[in-house]
Amino acid sequence: MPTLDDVGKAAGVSRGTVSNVFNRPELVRPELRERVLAAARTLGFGGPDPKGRLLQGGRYNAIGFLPPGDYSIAHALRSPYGRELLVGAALACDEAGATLSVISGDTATRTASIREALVDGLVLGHAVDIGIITSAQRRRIPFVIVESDAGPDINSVKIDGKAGALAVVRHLSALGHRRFAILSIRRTAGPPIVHMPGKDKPRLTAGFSLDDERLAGFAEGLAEAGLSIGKVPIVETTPSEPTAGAVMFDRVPEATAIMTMSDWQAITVLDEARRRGIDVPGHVSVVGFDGTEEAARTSPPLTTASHDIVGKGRIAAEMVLKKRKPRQVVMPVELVVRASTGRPRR
Amino acid sequence: MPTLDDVGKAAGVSRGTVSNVFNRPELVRPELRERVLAAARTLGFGGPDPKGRLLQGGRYNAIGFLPPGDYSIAHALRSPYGRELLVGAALACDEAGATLSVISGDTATRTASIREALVDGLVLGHAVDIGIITSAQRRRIPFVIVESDAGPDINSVKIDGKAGALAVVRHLSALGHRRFAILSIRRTAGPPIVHMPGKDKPRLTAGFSLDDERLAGFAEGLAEAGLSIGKVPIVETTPSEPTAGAVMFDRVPEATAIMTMSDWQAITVLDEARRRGIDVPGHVSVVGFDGTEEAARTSPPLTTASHDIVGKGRIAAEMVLKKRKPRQVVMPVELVVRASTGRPRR
DNA sequence: CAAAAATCTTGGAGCGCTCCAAGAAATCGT
DNA sequence: ACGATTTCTTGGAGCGCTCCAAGATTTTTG
Repeated sequence: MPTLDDVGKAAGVSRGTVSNVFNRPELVRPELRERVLAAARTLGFGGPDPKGRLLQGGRYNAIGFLPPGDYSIAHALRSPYGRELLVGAALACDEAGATLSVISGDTATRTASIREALVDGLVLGHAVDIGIITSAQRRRIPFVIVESDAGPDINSVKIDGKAGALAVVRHLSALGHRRFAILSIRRTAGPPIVHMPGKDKPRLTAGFSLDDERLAGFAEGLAEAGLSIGKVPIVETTPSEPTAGAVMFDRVPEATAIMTMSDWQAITVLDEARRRGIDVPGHVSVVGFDGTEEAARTSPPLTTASHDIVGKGRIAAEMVLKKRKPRQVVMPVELVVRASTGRPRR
Repeated sequence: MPTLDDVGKAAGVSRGTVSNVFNRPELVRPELRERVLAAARTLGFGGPDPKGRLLQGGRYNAIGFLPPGDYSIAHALRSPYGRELLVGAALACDEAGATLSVISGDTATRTASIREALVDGLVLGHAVDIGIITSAQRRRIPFVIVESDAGPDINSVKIDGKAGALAVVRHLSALGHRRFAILSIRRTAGPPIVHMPGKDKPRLTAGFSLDDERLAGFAEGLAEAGLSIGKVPIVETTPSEPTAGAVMFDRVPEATAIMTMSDWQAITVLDEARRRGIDVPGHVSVVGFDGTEEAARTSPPLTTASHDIVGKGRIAAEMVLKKRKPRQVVMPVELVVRASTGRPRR
């Protein structure tokens, strides 16, 4: 590969001038510029190698994005939520003229990538692993965590999950529901886990404020209605588990209202209901979470706790792009009532 | 930011030893290693700066991905096709332990990014602009074009679009259809363009082999049925144009079969049909292209010319990741017949 | 026409790291 | 105990580039 020096030699000028030709052409006399360009063309020099510029102290002009979830990049990209979050981050990058690097792979790979990725900052789609956060801190580049408040020293953007969940329960209990079921998120790969009240103590996945917070919101809402979350069956599945609906209907047939942690899960439930000829909301009401496009297009259209996912992704990316002092942003959640919820069957 | 030298000084060893501690720890006596690590911790040194390593001659260990289409990154990510292509590329990167950089923005930005992005190779999601290809060539890194054969010297992966389109027409004409309409792709932003036969000569978007090829396939199939593509109305819309269906039904009400260039377009048509109470396939048959997940979930499920999009993305990424001599890969298309096509109304 | 001003061009000094040959230290063999 | 080995550590060379002060050249001015 020819270098600036080679081109300079060929054109009879110095390295510095060649650099100027490519980076500040207005500084170089047109005639000379042409000569240099011609030499570059002959040598097959396609412009200054970014490597060199970089070392000189430049920025990478890129940020890394770790998709939410720990399963596989395919999951993250196909999930409506993951996709919109990425869209938001990508839009922010576009506006800033930066590149977005998708960092995926297993935890080990991600950790290594965090150490070595050629990025100026990091958007952690979700605080999956404390090791990931530690690595990010060690790297000493700005980063932001989505959907986990990790304290005042760390950038974070999240929604008010508790308020959202609370609104869901209030809506359902105002409709008259008393028999609930919760479809929660299993953070590790594997089949659905069913927690029946009494039988085994619901192992509410700890350490992930996303789940915890929403569960807390559900609990509070249930308490308002004189119910205890301890009596509510909880099924934990990965966000894309296709059998989530089946497990739900098999194990908790008595529920009149199913509350979920994501639209994708709720859509799975709707699909299974259709397959079984179960009427929604006549027989059972279903509520999603996130307010994705997809939720508006199901039949019946999904009632969901909606928030601005794209905006969240964008804010996250912007926090990293223009580094300021750490902030914790909490975004509002709004219940969007559609046709998947109604009065309970009698 | 502390450097290897700083740490070395603090630990009383040389730069080289500190480098070894981080990169080949087995070469350094455990005791010394500990001392160095301790010094690094005190100084807040988080590991060797990738910048330096890079210049030394290393690889970026990343490839760039330019999403298909020229509209916006949001479009590309939300379209089922673009998403699956990205999934394929991302999976290949995961397996190779590489990072995937999404290069988006307008043509100018993309061109600049191609020149400067910190990547070892490039996947061009679609040959939108000849300038993009030129820039990629100038950069002298391996690249591959998706859905455009740019000759024997350039890597490409595409489907056999002509065969796919041909299969679509044959299927429809075997069902008895004689009155067709085509929903083609408008490559620039803007409202749908309607080409009525006779009125204005169909401006078949030239220069984009994707469209051309499929149109050629349609033409051949129509000719087999004794029809001329010159007599078939063609509507060109951007892939995500929401009014595509409406324009189609308004302007070409007589068509009994609508052939499209993507599932996304076909789904739009299906949506509009439902809105208008038009029966599919009773009143009009609709065929998609690509065979995405979404096509299987519509009602009625979509007949579509299907191919392995994820596989295509993966192959593309692999071609760039492990550079060999240029290849041109053509992947098969298979017609998947579902319920959106039937005999024409009488 | 010479001096002052404006415009161009030059090349040294790094940027932080890895590679590697050579030197230092520790271990081994007899 | 001393030379031969083996194991560690060192620091120079250089990766390709940008920055910038200084020097060279051209243009303008009095």
